[in-house]
Amino acid sequence: MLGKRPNFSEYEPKIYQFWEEKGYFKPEINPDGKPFCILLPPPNANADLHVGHAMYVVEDLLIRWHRMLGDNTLWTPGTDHAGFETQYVYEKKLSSSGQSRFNFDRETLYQKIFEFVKENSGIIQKQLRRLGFSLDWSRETFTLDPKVINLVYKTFKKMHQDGLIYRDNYIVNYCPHFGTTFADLEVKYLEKQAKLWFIKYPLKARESKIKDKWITVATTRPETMLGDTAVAVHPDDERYKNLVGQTALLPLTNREIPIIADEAVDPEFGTGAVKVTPAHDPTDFEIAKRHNLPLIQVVDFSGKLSEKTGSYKGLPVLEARKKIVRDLAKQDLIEKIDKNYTHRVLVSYKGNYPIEPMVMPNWFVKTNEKFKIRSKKLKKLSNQDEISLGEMGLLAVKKGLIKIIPKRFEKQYYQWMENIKPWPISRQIVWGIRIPAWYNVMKYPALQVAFLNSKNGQVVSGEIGKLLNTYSLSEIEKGLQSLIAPTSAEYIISPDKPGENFLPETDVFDTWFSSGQWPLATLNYPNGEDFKTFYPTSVLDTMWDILFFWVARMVMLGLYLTDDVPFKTVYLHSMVTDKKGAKMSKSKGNVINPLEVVEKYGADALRMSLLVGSAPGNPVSLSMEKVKGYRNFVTKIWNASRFVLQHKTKLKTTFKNPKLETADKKILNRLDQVIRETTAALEKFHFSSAGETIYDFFWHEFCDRYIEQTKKRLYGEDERAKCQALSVLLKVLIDCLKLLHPFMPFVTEEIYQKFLQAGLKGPEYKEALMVSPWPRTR
RNA sequence: GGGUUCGUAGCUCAGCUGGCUAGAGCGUCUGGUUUACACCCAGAAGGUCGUAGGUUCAAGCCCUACCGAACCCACCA
Repeated sequence: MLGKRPNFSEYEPKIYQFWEEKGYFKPEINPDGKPFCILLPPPNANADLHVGHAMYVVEDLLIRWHRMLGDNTLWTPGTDHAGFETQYVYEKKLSSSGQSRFNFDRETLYQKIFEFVKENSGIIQKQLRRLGFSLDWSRETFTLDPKVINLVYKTFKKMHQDGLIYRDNYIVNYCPHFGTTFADLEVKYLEKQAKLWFIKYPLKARESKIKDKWITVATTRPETMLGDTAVAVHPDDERYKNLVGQTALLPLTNREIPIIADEAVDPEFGTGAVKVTPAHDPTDFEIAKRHNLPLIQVVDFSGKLSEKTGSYKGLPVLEARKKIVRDLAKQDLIEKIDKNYTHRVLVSYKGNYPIEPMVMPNWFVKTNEKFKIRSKKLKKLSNQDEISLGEMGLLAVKKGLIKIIPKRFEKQYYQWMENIKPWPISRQIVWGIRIPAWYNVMKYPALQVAFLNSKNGQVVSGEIGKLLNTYSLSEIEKGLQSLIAPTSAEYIISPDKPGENFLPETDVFDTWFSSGQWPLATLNYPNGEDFKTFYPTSVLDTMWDILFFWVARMVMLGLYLTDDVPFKTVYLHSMVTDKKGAKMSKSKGNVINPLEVVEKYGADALRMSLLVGSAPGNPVSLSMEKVKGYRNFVTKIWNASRFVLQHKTKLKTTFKNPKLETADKKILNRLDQVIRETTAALEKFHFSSAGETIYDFFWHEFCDRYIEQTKKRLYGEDERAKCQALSVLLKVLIDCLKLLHPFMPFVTEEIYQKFLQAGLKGPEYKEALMVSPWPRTR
């Protein structure tokens, strides 16, 4: 017999265990059905789940529904190594014990982070189970599993053979504090009061027509001027038209630099003339590319002035700034200083450390250059013989192979794909999949390496050719921390060391390069049974913030490798916000921990709260009041079921084909309507309205009205009438439990099991609600 | 600067290709209820759908402008 209130904290874990032991999460449960597959976006393995992860309930909803429809259904779990994010979290742990990553060689550090991440993954698993997610745990994948690494290596090799991989010097967001580069996503701007210096660059007088003695540039970073290789003005700027093509003399060095015209210059700002420092400014880097200007690195990787700066060498950036300004002032080359200038300083998103733009060798994928198409399928898609990765991704959505919900995100997707730039895929960190390239140290004695000397624990760095006089190659290789090879250096691509005199590339792949192959890796491309059965997958569900970084990459890499899209529908679920619609963040203190909610109100209530009132691409606000409301609904379901069960057990005899009263007919008709409406809404991905429809019907029609209507008969003496009412009650109740099951799997299953125990029998009743067929209309 | 979204009851939001008297939850108010459930039931109040125009037989929904809010992308020497 059921108690007055559902004891969810007792039955929820118990029910989950029951399902798992029965093997219901595996596709083998309906092997003959048509395939339906979703891959859970792998959560970062470096932290517990937050309430946003609970939004993956839309996937469980779809999966459970399709399983009940009889589909061959697969939902795979996994975790992501999350490159820099994880290394950052781990380094914070290290620093709390007075250590840093420089205390370890790569291998040791990697192992330590690996252990940390494995521990966390276990917590994540428990959390996902607690939410009731019907994931096939036997297929769990981690993005650093050997099968993923192997695939990534193969893909890299294939892309290299197709000419899609290259190395180039590229201006990156380098953080001297962390000693690594950051992606544009990983840096942010901070507003700061700064000075704007107006510096006079003397002109080299050649033509008598030109009266000006100098050209004045405005800058916030005078210390980088030693790396200037031009002065630029806007091509339409009348003030400087006669100076374009002339030569200026760089103060302090008297180096000759050209005056050029470039669209990137804003004539409104400062003097309309800008110093061009290609090695330390992204815009200038682009200008330099367009005008073929040389690069001079004046700040080194430790944040000090380099050997190319003469007497300023070795000075930290801020000190160098002071000295240079002083020296300029002595020569009367400072026109004025704007002291109240507000500008935005680039800092790392973790820790707010200043970013120093630097030019470094990096690995790239050519996303915007065409290559030859081999597959007929792709030729048909594009109507051409050559295509770029970006175009492939664009066409897949434009031609309807992939549908994005909500549709407005398709426009954003197009914009991004149409403006796609080469994709830098290398990161200077340890935590990740190492780029499988090797350099011959005998051929390139100038390779820059840093390694941990195991004898004294000190880091030694320098050119490999010189270091080899003191240390053995194996010693260096063992303690290797970083290696920088010039872009001209030849390399061999191989997972294993190709010969005796080789040192490995130390950069690792951008996380998105490996997670971009997630559908292939999890399904065991190219020969796995899962791949053959489930690729392309049915739905990819994620939040909209990683549409470009992840979804677009999966589309491109999926098409490139398999000639087919990795999924047919992209559903962009809600961002979970607080009661007032504000983003949740630790600093605001409005973060909701999903497990706390589950403890207090049950997983079913949380699930329903996230599903109802949410629309794709829109935020969903979550409050305890809302969850409480759905906890009340769980109780309502419980008590309605308790009522039906009580009367069922009291019934002494049964009658075949009882006659129906008007109320019975009415509720059965409404049930049919509700089944149709709910199903139609689910087909259209309208989860909220599906949930509301069934909620409303169950509570206000079935409970408030129909159950009351049956009381006369149930408390009367006529056994036949009792039986009649009860058969309808049972029919409506069980169908409602089925309709509700994808939303609230625990309470519905628990009740169903109680009915089975109380003697519910018949060929239509399966051993679990979870594997019962979806209700059909009469 | 380019783009997107939102503005509907006191609060949080639904309202899908325009079509019955604009809905829900929470909150408020009135009343009820001993036998499924107070985590309940019956009922009520509360809306010129941001503003102003336009299209239409018909507009919360489509178009234009404006006001207010949020977000994304780019740039800020």
